[in-house]
Amino acid sequence: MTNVVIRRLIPGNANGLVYRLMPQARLFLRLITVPIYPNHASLQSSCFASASKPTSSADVKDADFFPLNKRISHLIRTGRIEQAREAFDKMKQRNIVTWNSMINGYVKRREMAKARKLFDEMPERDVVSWNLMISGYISCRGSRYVEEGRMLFDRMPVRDCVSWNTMISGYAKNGRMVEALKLFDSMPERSVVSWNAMVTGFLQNGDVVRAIEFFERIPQRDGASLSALVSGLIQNGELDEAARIVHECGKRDEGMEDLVHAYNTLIAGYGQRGRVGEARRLFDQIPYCHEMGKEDSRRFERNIVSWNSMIMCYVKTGNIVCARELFDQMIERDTFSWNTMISGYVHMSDMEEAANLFCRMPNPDTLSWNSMILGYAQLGRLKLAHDFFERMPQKSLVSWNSMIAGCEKNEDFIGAVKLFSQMQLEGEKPDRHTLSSVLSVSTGLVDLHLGMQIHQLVTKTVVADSPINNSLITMYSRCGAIKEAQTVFDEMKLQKDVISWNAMIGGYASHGFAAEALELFNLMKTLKVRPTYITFIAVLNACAHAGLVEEGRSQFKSMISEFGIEPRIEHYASLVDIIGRHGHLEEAKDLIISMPFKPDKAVWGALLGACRVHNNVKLAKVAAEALTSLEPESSAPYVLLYNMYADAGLWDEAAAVRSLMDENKITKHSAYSRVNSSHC
DNA sequence: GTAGGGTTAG
Repeated sequence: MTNVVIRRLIPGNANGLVYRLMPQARLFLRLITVPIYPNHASLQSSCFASASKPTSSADVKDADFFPLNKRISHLIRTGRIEQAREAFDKMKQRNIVTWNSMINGYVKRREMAKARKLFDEMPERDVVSWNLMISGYISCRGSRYVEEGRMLFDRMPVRDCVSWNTMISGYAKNGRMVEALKLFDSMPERSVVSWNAMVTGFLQNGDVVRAIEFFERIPQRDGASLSALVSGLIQNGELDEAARIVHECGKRDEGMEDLVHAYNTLIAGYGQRGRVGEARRLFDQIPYCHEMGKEDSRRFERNIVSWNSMIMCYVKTGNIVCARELFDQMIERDTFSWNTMISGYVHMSDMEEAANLFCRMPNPDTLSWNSMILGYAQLGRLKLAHDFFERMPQKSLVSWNSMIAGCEKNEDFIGAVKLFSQMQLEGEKPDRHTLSSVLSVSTGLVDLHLGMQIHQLVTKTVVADSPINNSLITMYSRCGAIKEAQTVFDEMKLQKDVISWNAMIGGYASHGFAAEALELFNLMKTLKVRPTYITFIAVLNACAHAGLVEEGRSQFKSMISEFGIEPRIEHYASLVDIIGRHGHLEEAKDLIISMPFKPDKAVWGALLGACRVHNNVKLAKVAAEALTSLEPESSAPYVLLYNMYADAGLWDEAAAVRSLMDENKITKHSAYSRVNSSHC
C-alpha cells in the first residue's frame, strides 16, 4: 500500500518494481536531512505563556508542598493509587499541582468518575486540570467520551497548545479526521505534537497519502514524528524500510529530539513479526544510563517504554524466560511492565505465576484484572474467573467480553446469556467481540430466537466484519434457517473468506442440500479460494447425505492430489459412511483397517449405521463391539445390534445382547439422560 | 501535574 502511495506522490513513476525502493529512498533522504529546530516545548511556552501560568493559590509557597506532591506523583507512576489517595487526603494544604496529580492518577486508570469528582471539588483549576480531564475522556473508548471531552474543551476559560493537541488526537484516535482537521486548522499556534497527532490519525485511518503529505510539512520533525511514520510503514508491511529510515536518522541526526520513540516503535514492530533477535539488537544499541533522573528528550537512551517494548517482544514470541529476565532487571516498573508480564504468563497458561505477579503488583488496574479473568476463563476455571470478575474495582467492556467468551468456550451457555443481559442492565454497550460470542452461544443452544435478536443488534450497532458474518452463517444454519444463512452469505460479497465458504457449504451439507453444497464448492474453486480440510469435511458430508459414491471418492482423492491436504480421521469417517451406505461394506471395513489412525467412534458409528441399512449382522457385531469398547456407557450400539438381531429373527443373539446390557448396567434411559444433561 | 511511542479479547 505504501508503495502505491509513494508512487502516486512521485510523478513520472510507471514501473512498480523499479520504484519499489527508489522513490522511498528519495522521499526519505529528504526527510532525514531536515535541520533540527529549537525544542518545541520552549516554542510552545512562549506562545501560551499566559494560559499555562498557575492561578493565585499556587503562589502559596509551592516548595512547601513540593516533597508531598512529588511523593503522590511517584506513587501514581508506580501504580499505587490508593496510597496516593491516602497521602492526598491527609494533606492539610493542597495546591493545584496536588489536585492535578491526584486527578492524573485516576485519569491514567480511566477511573473518570473519581477524576471528575475531584475536578468538580477543586477550589480552583488551571489549564492543566482541564487538559487532564479532557485527555482522560478522550482516552476512554467510544464517542460518548469524546463528546464529554469536547464539552470541557469548549467550556474551558483558557486553552493552551496541549488542550488543542489532546482534542485533536482524541478525534484522530476515534477515526474522526474531519473534526481533527478542523481543529488543527483553527489552532492559534501549532506544535510538532499537533502535526504528529495528525500523521498518526491519518495512518490509523488508512489515509497514507495524507499522512506522508503532512509528515513532509512538519516544520520541526522529531523522533515522535518519525515514530508515527514508522508505525504506519510497519502496519503496511514495510518493516525493513522503516528500520532503514530509523537507522539513517540515528546516524545523520545525532541528537534528534525523542529519537528513542522511533527506536521503541521499531522494537515493537520487530516483536509483532516475531523478529525478536533484531529487536534485541536494537534495544542493546540504545545507550542505557542507570540514573533515572529528569529525562532529557535530546539525550538518546533507553526509557521505560524501551524496556516494556522489549519485554513485549519476548512475551509475544512465547519467550517468557527472557521476558522475565529483563523484567527483573528493571529499575523502575510501571503498570505496563507488570501487565505485559502477567499477560505473558496467561498466554503460557501459567496461572500460578500470573497470580503470583498479580499479587505482588502494587496496584493492579483494570487490564491486570482482565488478564487474570481471561486466563482462568480460557482454562475452564470459570468459578475463579467469576470471583475475579466480581471483585474487580471497575469492570471494562473487555472484562465482560472475557467472561462471556470464557463461558461460551466452556459451554456454559446459560451463564453467558445471564452475563450478557446483566451487562446491558449495567449500561455497558456490547461490541463486535461480545456479539460474536453471544452468536456462538445461540449456536450452542440452537436458539434461533436469541440468534435473531443478536443479528438485529449487529445490524444496529456494529459494522459487521467477516468473523461476525461467519458466526451468523453458522448460527442460522445450525438453527435450521438455511435461507437466512444464505442471505448473510450472499450479502457478504467481497468480504467472504474461506471460513464463510466452509460455513455455507457445511450448512447446505448438513441440511441435505448436496447439489447446492457441491455447486458452491465448484464456485469457490473457480474464484480461486483455496479450500481447507474443513471444506472437504463439508463436501464429503454432502456426498454422504446424497449417496454420491463416485463423487465422494473422487473428492477424497482430489483433496490429496490437487490440494495437498492430508486426510484426517473425519474425512475417513465420511468416506466410510459414503461407501458403506452404498452397500460396499467390506470395502468400508478395509478402509478402516488401512487408514493411518486408530478408528474413533465416528468411524465405527458410520460402519454400524451402514450395516443397519444393509442388514449385515456379522459386520455390525464387529462395529458395535468396537464402539462399546470406546464408549462403554453408551447404549446406542447395543440397542442397534439388538434391533438388527430381532429383525433377522435371531432371538438367541438378541437375548444375549440384552443380558450383556444388564450385565454392564446399561439402560436405554441412561443414555438419554446423559445427552440431555450435557445441554443443561 | 497534561498532548505524539509500548499492554488485555474472536
